[in-house]
Amino acid sequence: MVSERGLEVLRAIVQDYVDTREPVGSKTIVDRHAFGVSAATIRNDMALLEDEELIVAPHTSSGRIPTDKGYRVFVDHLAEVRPLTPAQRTAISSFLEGPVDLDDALSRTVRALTQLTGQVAIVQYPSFERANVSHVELVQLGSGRMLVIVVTDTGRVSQRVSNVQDEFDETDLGRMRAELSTLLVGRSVRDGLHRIETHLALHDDPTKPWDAATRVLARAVAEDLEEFRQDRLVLAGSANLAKRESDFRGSIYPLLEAIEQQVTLVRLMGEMVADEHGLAASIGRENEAFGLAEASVVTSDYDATGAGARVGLLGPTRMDYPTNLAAVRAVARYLTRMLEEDDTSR
Amino acid sequence: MVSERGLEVLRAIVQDYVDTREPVGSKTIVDRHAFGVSAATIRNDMALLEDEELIVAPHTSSGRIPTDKGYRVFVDHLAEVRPLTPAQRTAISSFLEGPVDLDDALSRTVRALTQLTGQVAIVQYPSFERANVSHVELVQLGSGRMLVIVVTDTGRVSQRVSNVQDEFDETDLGRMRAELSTLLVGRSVRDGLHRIETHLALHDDPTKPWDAATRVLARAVAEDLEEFRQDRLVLAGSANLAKRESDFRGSIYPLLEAIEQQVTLVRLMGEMVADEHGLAASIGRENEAFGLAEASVVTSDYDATGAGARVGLLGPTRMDYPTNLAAVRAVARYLTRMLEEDDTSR
DNA sequence: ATTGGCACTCACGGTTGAGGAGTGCCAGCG
DNA sequence: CGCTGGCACTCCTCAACCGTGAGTGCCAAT
Repeated sequence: MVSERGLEVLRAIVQDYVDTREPVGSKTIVDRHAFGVSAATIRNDMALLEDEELIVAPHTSSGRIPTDKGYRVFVDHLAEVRPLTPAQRTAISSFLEGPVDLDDALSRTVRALTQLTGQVAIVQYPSFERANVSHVELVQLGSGRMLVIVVTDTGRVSQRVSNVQDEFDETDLGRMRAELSTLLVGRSVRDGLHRIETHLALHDDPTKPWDAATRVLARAVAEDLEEFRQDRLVLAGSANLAKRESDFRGSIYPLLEAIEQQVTLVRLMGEMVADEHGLAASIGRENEAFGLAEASVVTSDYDATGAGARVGLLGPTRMDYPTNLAAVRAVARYLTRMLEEDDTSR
Repeated sequence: MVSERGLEVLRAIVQDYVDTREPVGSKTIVDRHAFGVSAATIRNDMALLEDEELIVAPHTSSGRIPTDKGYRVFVDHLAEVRPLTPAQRTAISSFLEGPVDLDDALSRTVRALTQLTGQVAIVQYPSFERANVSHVELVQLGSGRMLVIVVTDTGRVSQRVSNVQDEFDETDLGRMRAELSTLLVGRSVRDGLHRIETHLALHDDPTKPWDAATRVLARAVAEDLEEFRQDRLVLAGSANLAKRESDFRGSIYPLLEAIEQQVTLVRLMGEMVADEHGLAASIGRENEAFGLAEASVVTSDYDATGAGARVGLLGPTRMDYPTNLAAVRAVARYLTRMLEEDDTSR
């Protein structure tokens, strides 16, 4: 069993290792931390910690480094989330000043977060699960092209140019618009897709010209909805991976791959379980199933009122968890507040 | 002066070096290429090439590698663009089947290109320089929010949610829409921005309610136009950089940075000078001003009919130029054809 | 339970030396 | 004059070696 002091030793090891990138030995610990006991005693504790697989020695007669399990214990029991400095707070709020547009708000958020932490920052769009269609709009572009726009009540906009091969007068256009609107507005994205499908199956009579066109447009709308369905991410700071490359034993290829594909990250962030403060961390091997065994992700939920989602950071397993958890928490709070202010005007 | 055979030797060195990643010596050349002369003769040629700074020896008694200047001569005089295999052609066309939407077309193109070459693929949006505003649309979202949409005749769509703090009836809405449309439709993006500015300066009377709203909307439209102004890129395959990391002496950080910022790449691609076939290459140190001294970019112009732009590849200086040039050329042609087919329906 | 002492392990850095790839140069040859 | 074989030379690469020092595990003493 690991003693109370043993856990303190673990904390010291994690802190020093994150700090110096060097395996930390018993001597270093008594030097840098005021334990009031001798190096030999620390050594005994370290042997215990090693038995519990919380730390490991890269080779005989070298200092110890935390295992993934060790980081986990550190994050769960030992790390107090470090509050941000005033300077950091003002930095965030200066980043997030002013935007109304959801796209704008999220892209600023992600930049603030990467700038604050030097890690790869990730912001999820508000979950499609709770998004309802609030508007469907058709804009005729000429030459038989139609711009099809769908808006959800979470503020997401998706648009698509569709080729209907025909021109329409205001009456027809209004009809099609009304038809699609009654079909979708107020419905969830999932429902909407389903209703379009059944609608297409029912109205399979291509004789009336606008009916054929409506079918084409319905398909375009379905594609728009499909886009909402895949929870999209906004990312920033991927270049930072190159800086921290030595922190990843292998290549950073799988990380860049995950960043580019996004879907892996969406699933990973979706499966993480947040604590009572909305914070979550997934460490090293815990991400093995996603091909990211050498990386960690910390997230914080935002927008607790309605269709929430997460902001997160992706970085090496050896990251500064207290600081990064604080950063995602702070940014998530700012973002929540910003979206709530918006809500009052809705 | 470098002899005819000397240039052949240069070609052999470039080819072998790209192939093997090893400095190539005189012996290797006579083995792998049928020059019909002895190694000593090749050595004499190589000494000449070294005098011309076309090749260089990493250290005494090692083989030679091409200098950037050497690659330049190779690309300009020695590389015949290698035609694609039928398999590659079908791969491209299967990638590019069907899309009408410009966004769709470009994102498929970029994926085709990265899949084909294993490099970072870049596609520029059709140049804003020749883009004219074709539509301005206002969609009321409720709660004082307005979706402002601007479309250009090159097919680009930009949208933005603006907060007008008010509801409007159809008449007012039509008035504002008409006002903005007459101001912008048919004008270039640059003109449009200018006209909005002067318009804002003239109508500075905040007493009439819709006039205040129009001003807010005009600002939103201006932001939309601003977005067109920055020639945006579509990118894919940045993870490939990690695979080829050893090809870059230093870090891949500046490359990832350029990819994330985009603006560097836009300028770089803008400054490249294409040959009579629309192909261009920028090699190694030639990119020093952009912080990419160890990278090369090859591009091909597309859409020669109207608002053209470029598709390109970003990779290590030591890349397979013949194949990559062939790839960008082929993909550019497909893309041009696709957009032209589209034009006929306009 | 804690500690000082001590023998032991092993990564790290520098040195040395053999091997080998490749060069530059030169004299000879067609 | 261009080409060739020969040869001495350079210097990178690799492996072996070794001293140093950090850090450990263990133990007897407190």
